[in-house]
Parts: sequence; C-alpha cells; structure tokens
Amino acid sequence: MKLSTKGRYGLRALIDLARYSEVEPVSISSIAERQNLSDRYLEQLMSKLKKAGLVKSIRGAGGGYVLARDPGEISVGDVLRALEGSLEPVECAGYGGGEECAASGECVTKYVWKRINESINQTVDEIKIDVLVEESRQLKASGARKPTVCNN
Amino acid sequence: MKLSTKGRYGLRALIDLARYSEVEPVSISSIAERQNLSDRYLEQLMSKLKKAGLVKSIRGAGGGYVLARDPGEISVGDVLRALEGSLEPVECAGYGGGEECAASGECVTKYVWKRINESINQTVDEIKIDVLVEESRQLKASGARKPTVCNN
DNA sequence: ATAAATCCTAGTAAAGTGCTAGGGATTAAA
DNA sequence: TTTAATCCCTAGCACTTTACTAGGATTTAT
Repeated sequence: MKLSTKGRYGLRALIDLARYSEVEPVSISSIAERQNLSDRYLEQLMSKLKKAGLVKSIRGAGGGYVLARDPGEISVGDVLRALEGSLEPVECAGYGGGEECAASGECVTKYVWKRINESINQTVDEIKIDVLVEESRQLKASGARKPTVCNN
Repeated sequence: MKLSTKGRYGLRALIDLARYSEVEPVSISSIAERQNLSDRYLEQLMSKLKKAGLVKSIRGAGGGYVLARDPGEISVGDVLRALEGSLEPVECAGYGGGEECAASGECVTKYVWKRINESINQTVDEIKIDVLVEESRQLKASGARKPTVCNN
C-alpha cells in the first residue's frame, strides 16, 4: 500500500510548478533543482501530468510548463491518479459501477476493497493544490534555509 | 497503492477460519482448498497472523488454527497490518507521533500523507471480521454453487 | 509407529521500480 | 541563420519486491 516515487515526486513537482509558474513557464530543470530530483526522471512524470490535462507545456527556448487549470481546481487525487494510475487497493471489478468479476457473487472482501477505495479517493480529492502552495509559501517564509534531502 | 496477495489472500483466509473454526481447529489445507490458494503459501500468511496474535495454532494431528479473539474484536485493519506491514502510503516519519524526518520542517506533502494514512486506517479499523463472516454465510446460503476462481 | 498437522528456512522466476541514455522536434534569442 | 534551450519519445537496465515452491524438522492424536 505504498505510493511510488512517481506519486511522491510528482506531487512535489506540481506544487513547485504551481508556486513558480505565475509569471512565466517553469522548466523541468528548475523544478528538478529546487526539489532535488533527477530531471530526466521528472520529465517522464511531467509527461504524465500533461497527458492527464493537468499541465500545459510550452516548447522551445524559454519554454516550460504551466498549470492547465486554476490550482484550486486541481486536487491531490487528480495528480496521484495521473501518476500512479487508479488508487484502488485491489484491481477488482467486483465493486464500482463497471464490469463485475466472475466470482463477485460469492466475494465477501469486495465490500472491504470498495470502502477503502472510496475513503482514499474522498480524502485525496478534497485536498486542493492551492492550499498546499499556500502552505509551502508559509513554510519557506518562516526559516528553512539549507535544502534538506527528502525522498518522499 | 495496491495490496499484495498477502493482504488479499490472508483476509479471505481469516474470514474462512473465523467461519469454520467454531467447533474444531481448522487446518491450513482445508482453508487452502476452500479458498483455492496454495497451502504452502498460506502457511506463511498464517504464521504472520499468529505472530500478530490474531490466531492461535494447535500442533499435531487434528490440529489447526483458531481465532485468538472474538471475531467482533478483530478488525480488517488488524489483519492487513499484520500481513502487509504499515498501511501508510509513504514511509515517512514526518507525520504521526514518532521521530521526525530531517526535511520535515520544509515538507508540504507530509500533511497529505498523514491524512491518507488516517483515512485508510480509520476505514479498515471500523470493519470487523464478524460482519464479514455473517456476510459470507448469507452469500453461501443464497446460491453460489461452483467455486469460481478469484485472485483477490 | 504412523500419519496429520504446524513450524522454519531458503531458494527462485517473474514482475515492477527507479532510474539513465540517446536522440529528435520545436522555438526564442543572438 | 545559427545556436542554445527547451520539451518529446523510446529503450534499456540494475535493483528490488513479489509470489510462490521446496525441503525438512517438530509435535501430537490414533
């Protein structure tokens, strides 16, 4: 039940992007530097965020990325699902609106998986990026000099 | 963010055990047969459940496993954490009561991980095994003949 | 004794993760 | 018009984890 680096790094990157892209597009390399990430790897994450329609890219020199929507309209859930795929704890069509698994009729645990799934998604969907950007600004303001390494 | 087979199989196994161990201990092989699991693998899962104090074992011929507590006193969370380890989405001491990560002071995402963690644990802790056993009895009663294969 | 069971450790093929690498396409600026 | 800064796309690969399989020891009812 762990998030991979895709989700962890990607969310940090998007918050960074939201914070610094108000005046001009932000390049991958600048995000990578601030967030202490491999820019080659981050490139792949940004590509996923773009495919999901969360960011827009501007190619060529002086280019970079900007948010595709208002940061108040992007949830952590949007970001994590774009990067990690579905957050459901079990890949199982025995719940939800879609196709049912063949064993669904005698499946007891599907209710459990469904409830976990709903609770995760509800939680990540109610946290919006603008709140995290504001948090980030306040943290930066109140001290925090040396760039401490973090891989989460 | 997926559960492994440990959690998926193990929860099914414990529900099965709870259901069939009222009169006598239930052997691994009988659970494995009913649930269509490898008994050698299930053995390892039962060992974890035992270490966690959720089940008791009776060795020797005629032995098997029984619940260590009333099924109403065992939650899905107890079972999943015993099998999967902590369910927290990020292994990060930046939240919770424990040790803080070095970068915690400038960490924005820790609030996100904390809330996901709390929501998952709250959900799995409020589902108790007795409810699932009851559910299982009702499903079995109302049809469901042929053993359909399921790997969740 | 024998058979039925749990217990313990180790090995291993396959899949997934977390990158690195190479090169191409686009565009602003010199 | 050249150059440099960007994004874009695909492939490869070391490392780790997963999901078992296997062998054998120990305990206990019959």
